[in-house]
Amino acid sequence: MSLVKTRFAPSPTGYLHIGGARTALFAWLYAKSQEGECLLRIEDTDKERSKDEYTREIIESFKWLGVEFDNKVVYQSNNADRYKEVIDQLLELGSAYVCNGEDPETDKEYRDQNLPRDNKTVVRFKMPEEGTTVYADIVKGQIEVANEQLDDFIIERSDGSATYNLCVVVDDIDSNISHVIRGDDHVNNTFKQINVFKALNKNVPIYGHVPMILGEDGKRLSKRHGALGVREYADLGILPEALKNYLLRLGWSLGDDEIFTGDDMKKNFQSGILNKSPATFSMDKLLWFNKYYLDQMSIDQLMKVVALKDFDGGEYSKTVLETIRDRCSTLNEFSTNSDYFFKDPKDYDPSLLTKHCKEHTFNHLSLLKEQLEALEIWEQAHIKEVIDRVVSDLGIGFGKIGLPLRLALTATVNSPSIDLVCDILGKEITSRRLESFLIKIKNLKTDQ
RNA sequence: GGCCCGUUCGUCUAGUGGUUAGGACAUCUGGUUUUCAUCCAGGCAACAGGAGUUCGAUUCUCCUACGGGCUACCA
Repeated sequence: MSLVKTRFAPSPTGYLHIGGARTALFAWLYAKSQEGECLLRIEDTDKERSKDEYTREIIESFKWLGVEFDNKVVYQSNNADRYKEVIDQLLELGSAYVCNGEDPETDKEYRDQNLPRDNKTVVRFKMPEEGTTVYADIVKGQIEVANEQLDDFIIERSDGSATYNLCVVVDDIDSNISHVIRGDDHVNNTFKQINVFKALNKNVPIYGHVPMILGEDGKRLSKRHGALGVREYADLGILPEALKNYLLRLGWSLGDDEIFTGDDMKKNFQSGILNKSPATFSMDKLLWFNKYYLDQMSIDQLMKVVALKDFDGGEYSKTVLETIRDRCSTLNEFSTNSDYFFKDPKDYDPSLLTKHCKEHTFNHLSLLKEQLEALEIWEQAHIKEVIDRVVSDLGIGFGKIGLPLRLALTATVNSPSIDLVCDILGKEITSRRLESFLIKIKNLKTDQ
């Protein structure tokens, strides 16, 4: 049985965006699910637009995602001589010809003229003029086009460099690529490439063209169209396994299943179905996956991925993590939602202050503070008792005092149970924050 | 314009020549909750349109509409 070998071939003219990442994921899974190999090939023949920093970024992004390519990274810029060799060969075979690089129709007159090559001429590939070019696409099914639709495309520029459609074929031959899994923006190139393989008398690989991803506005997702780089999702606090799972489900499915871990993917990829139509990206669903994977983690695992200096692995930080994890669906939210457990609030939102601090709030809170400070055993249940007692003694609703208390301690009105927060914070800190909050709202009152 | 490809709830999708067309996200309504979130229960919601083929089409064929791609000495 021959080895399944695929490749992902980005051009380093920008960061790796999620569309590319998904295409790569499919190419990689296709190979990995059959114990094959997948190569990374950097198509950097466009010297103007290619940048090393993008190459590094792309490699980093895959590392983060957990897509591991086999063998060494191939750089097309290293293969110029080889391309030249193949172009010469094509010329010798009579499958290509030198011409002036005008439009394809007028250039066609040079098909059999054997024009000398110089620094003004280009080389075109001789496309068959009759019949059709057909191939069976793994995802799209049989696709065919009449050869008369196909132009004699340029394979060598006037500066002597080879163009994309030639390089791809040469590299795919040289790396023994068995299956070309790529974006469906390449279907039309496929007809050109197939004919080059044939002219060279080489086996044509099997093709599979995966549909593009559309942005949330339904337009194509691209580097210039708000596509977010893989890196940016990482910065947003998305877990790599969540992004991977989401990207997989965008266009691929296996019955009603949603969750696929790395191993599940490899195991089941072949039995699933790849859709033919483009899919629209949904941040909401990505976040749902993210939350799911976050929920699966133990506290110790969470501690590692959250990776904030406050979460040092100590008992206190474990408790904090445990109490806030439900309200976090990205890594970044662990930071914003835990802030007040580590630092006294500095500023309060003025609109929250005016909303929750009314005429009697100062007195109510002062009373509560006294009662809390008198508490012997600082535990959630006892704290709750005190709050309940004050509420009923005062004959007010819980919100009248609970919300200001929450604001005082956390500077927000969304937090875990306030008695729990008091418990975790400890008596001293609770009392301290209450004290400075009281001063603040006292002044607030005199200002008015 | 030419060529290629596509079209099931708002979104990702399952599925079949005869189904109450299934699931997930979002949304809505309840429940839990001292707030927010989580969680639980339930609801709304789709076969693009038109012709055929057929006893019967969401499913097969054709046309139209719409969407996407390609049409470079970019990749």
